[in-house]
Amino acid sequence: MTSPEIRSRIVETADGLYNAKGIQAVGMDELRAAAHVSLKRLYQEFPSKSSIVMAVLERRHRSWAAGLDAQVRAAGSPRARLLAIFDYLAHWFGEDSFRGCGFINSFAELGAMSPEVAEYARKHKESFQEYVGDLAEAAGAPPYLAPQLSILAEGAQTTAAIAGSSEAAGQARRAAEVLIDAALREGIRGAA
Amino acid sequence: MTSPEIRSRIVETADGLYNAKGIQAVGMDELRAAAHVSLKRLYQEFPSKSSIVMAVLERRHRSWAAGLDAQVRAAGSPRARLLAIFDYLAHWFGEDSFRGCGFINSFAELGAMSPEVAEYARKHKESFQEYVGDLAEAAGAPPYLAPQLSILAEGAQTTAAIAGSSEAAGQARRAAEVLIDAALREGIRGAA
DNA sequence: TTGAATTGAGAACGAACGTTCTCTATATTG
DNA sequence: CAATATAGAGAACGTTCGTTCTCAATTCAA
Repeated sequence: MTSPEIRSRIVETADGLYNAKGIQAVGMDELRAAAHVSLKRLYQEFPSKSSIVMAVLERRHRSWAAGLDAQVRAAGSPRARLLAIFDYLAHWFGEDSFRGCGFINSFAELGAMSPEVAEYARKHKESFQEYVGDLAEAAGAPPYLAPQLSILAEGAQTTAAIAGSSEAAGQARRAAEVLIDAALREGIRGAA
Repeated sequence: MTSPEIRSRIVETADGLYNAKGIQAVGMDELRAAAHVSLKRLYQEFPSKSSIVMAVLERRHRSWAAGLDAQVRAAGSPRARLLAIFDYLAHWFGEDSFRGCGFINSFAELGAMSPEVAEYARKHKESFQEYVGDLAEAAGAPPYLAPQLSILAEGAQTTAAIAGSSEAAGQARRAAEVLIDAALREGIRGAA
């Protein structure tokens, strides 16, 4: 078993445990057992728990962005691409393991004491907002639309997590339709 | 110093510390020192840390709901009342101590392992949604408007917390205007 | 095959936590 | 005033955590 394989098994296992129970609730020994590695090997691959946390955040970011992008690319029109964001959320909220956005959660848990966690959460959200911004621009919408849709998506995530239901995705999607159509009317008027 | 005074000083101090550093990052001894009580007195007033956490959540709920209601009542029209929600958020986000919604944060930190924390967060959000629902109904809007505005408000909270900026309140407010006006047009058409 | 390096299993360490206990000093009450 | 209850200060306890260490087993090189 090569080092990269071990590393990714550790990070994948940590991701699942941290998501299910919270980061602080999962000790190194529990992670060691679940990932089927020795403690020695664990510390050989990662110098500390916080470095595992950062690796988990990076994994989450890549996986989330890739999943979103796949759903968006499958949509036809620029307007449908914007709405595909909320279809992705609906799919995500329906998973049994869904327990809210991992970045919001890690920010809430560690952000106050760990500048690197806070910073990474900020960058993740910023990257999402830029992504939405690109989609909105491609749809010909004015710049104010992107933050509005981003806020809707954020709100759907926390609402679904706390309520334990996925209906927020559909509600946010219908709100997004209204906002998009209003913004496109404005955008077209402004461009004319 | 009577017991209720001591209790509320403990809860108030705990609220501040938990908000600033996270619940798990604040030990009982730190709380004892900050609240200027003896450890004996602390455990005389509260049987455990988790009972203090629940008392803090209750305090947060009351204070948040009262602050929101005051802002809403100051608004004139039903439409302005709905928008006052976002003015309240703007004011809140601007406070130095703002570090996100305490219920989202405690849910993220403890919700997975503590059913009572998860349940209390759920009830707090539910009560907010009902409050928005009452305002929306008074404005003559169809029932789908309330969840849309609630989701916007939730999203503004996490966005402002993670980005460390209060601009999400204004962005959410402008989105709310669009949603409210669209819903009122629909509502009037439906009622006619 | 023999010697050196690496591994796994888990004991051990030091710190921190929530909680309880001890002891002394101060109030309270008859 | 004397006897008793109560308070504060903080030591102590048992656990858990992140991290390191020990040591026997195994792998690999020559």
